[in-house]
Amino acid sequence: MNEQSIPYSPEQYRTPDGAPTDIVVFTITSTQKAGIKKSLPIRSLEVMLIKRKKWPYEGKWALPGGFTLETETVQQCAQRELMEETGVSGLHLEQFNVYSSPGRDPRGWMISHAFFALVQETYVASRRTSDEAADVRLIPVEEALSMELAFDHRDIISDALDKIRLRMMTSTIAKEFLPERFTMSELYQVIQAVVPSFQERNFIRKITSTQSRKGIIEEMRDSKGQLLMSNQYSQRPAQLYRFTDYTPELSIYG
Amino acid sequence: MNEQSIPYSPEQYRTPDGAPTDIVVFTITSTQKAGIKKSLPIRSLEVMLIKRKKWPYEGKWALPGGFTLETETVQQCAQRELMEETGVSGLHLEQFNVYSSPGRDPRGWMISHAFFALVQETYVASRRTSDEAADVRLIPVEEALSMELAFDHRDIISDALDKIRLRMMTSTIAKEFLPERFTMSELYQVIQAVVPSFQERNFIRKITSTQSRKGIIEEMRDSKGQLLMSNQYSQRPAQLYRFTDYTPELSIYG
DNA sequence: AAAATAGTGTCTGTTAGACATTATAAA
DNA sequence: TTTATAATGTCTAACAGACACTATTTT
Repeated sequence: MNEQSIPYSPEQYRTPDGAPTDIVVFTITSTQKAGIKKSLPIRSLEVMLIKRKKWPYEGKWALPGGFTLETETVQQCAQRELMEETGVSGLHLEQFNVYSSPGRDPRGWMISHAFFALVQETYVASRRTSDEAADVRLIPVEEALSMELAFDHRDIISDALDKIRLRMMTSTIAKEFLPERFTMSELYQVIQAVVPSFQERNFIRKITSTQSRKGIIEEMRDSKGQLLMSNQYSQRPAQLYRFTDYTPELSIYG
Repeated sequence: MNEQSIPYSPEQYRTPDGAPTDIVVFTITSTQKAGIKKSLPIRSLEVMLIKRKKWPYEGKWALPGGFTLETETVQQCAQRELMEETGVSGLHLEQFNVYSSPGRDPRGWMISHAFFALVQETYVASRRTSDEAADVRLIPVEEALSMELAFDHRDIISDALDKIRLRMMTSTIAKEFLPERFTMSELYQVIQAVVPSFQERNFIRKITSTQSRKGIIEEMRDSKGQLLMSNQYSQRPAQLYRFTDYTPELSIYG
C-alpha cells in the first residue's frame, strides 16, 4: 500500500485520543422493614459508581469504564472494563448513547460510548475495588443525580434513567431485575422502583387474564401439576410466575 | 501539564484512526399511476446512497458520511458531511447505533456512528454530486439491501430499517414523511410504506374517535371554522388533519 | 353509469377502570 | 383477633374487530 493508491492516511488528520466506554449498572436493592417478618421489602433503584484513583477527577465518584482496544468492539470493551474495575462480569449490556462534545474530557479528544445494564443485587455482590477504583458502591439514583460526579457522568446517568424507564414500560426488561420465579407483587414493586409514577389497580388481572397480554408471563407448576406458591413476602402465599419469550408489539395506531 | 501530574497520555496508547459517521436518509417517493388522474400514488421507501469516488470501495454505492473533527460532536459531523457530500441540509438526524468491529474499515481502526433521518421527497430534491460522490441517488430499501455496498453499510441500513419500523409504530415520526396537512389515506400509506405488514381496517375511526388516541392528530379548519378538505388524491374530497405535539405513552402492563 | 376513494352504521365480544369484597396464613 | 398481603366479584363505559353500507366527486 503506497501513498498514491491510498488517498486516505490517518497521519494527515487529527484523530481521537481514545474511544472510552462508560457503564451504568442499575440494580434494585431490597431492604426488609424492621420488626416485621413477613412483609414486602422496600426496593430502591441504585447505580454502581466507583471512586476514582487517578487524574482526572481523582477522588470523585464516576461511572466504571475505560478505553477501547484496537482488537475489540466497544461492547467487548465495556464488558472487560466492568470486570477489571469492579470485578463484575457476565451482564447484558446495551449501548444507548454517544457523548462527543468537544472538551468533555480533560485528557483530550474522547468520544465516549455509554452502556446500561439491569441486574439483580446478587450479580453485583462480587464487586470489589481495583487499580482504578478506590471504592465501588451502589448509590440510590436520585442521590447519584444530586452528586458532583466526574466528567459528564451525571448527564449520562440521567439519560440512562430516561431510557430504562421507557424500556421498563414497553418491554420485558423487568425480568433482568427479577429471579426466574417471582410473584405479582415483586414484579409490581420492581416496575415501581424504576417508574415511581406507575400505578395499575387491576395489575394482576390485566397481566394474567387480558387476552392480548397474558402471553407475557406464565404460571409455574410442579411435576404434579400443582401451582407453585411463595410466602416469602406475605402471610397468604402468592402464586409464582415467570416471563415467557413473548413481548407484545405496541402501536399508537391501534 | 507535565508527565508526572498526568498519568494519562494518549501517546502511550494506540488510538483510533478516526470517528466517522454514516447517515441513512430515508424518504418516501410518490409515483402517480399512469392513465388515472385522481388516485392514490404508489409510495416507496427509499434510501439515499452515494457512489464513491475514492479508495476504499471506489465506484461502490455507500452511505453518505465522513470523519468527525476535533471541534464538533458526532451529530454536527453527520449534518456537515451530509451537506458536503450530497448538498442536503437541515434534517433531523437521530443517532441509533455504533459500529466498531475490528477490521470493518480498510483505512484503519474506525468506530463509526450511524444516524438516520426521515424526510419528505422535497427535502432531498436539492441533492447533487460532490468531490466525494460521483452520483447521489434514491434507491428502494429492499433493492439497497440486496446490493453489494461499501463497508458494512448493508448491516447499517438493515439496523436502521428495524429501528424506524419500531419508531413508526410507537411514535409520531410518520410526520417527518408528511406535509403539515395530510389526509388519513396519506398517513395510512406512509405507515404501510415503512411497515408493509401494517393493516388496520378501522383506521380512521380509531385515530379520530378513540379517547386514548385522538389527541395524536387534530382536524384542520379555515378562518370561518369550515373543515379543510383535499381532493388531490381522490374523487370525493378527504378531510385534512395535522399532528399535535402529543404522543401517547405506551405500556405492555396496561 | 362506472370508477375511485372517503367515511358511517351496526353488531358482538373484550377490556379498562373503579371499588368492594373475600381468602389465607402469620403475628 | 388483628394484620398484612393475595386474589376475586361486580358494575359501567369504552374499545376492538369484522363487515356491510352509504357518500361524494371525477371520468
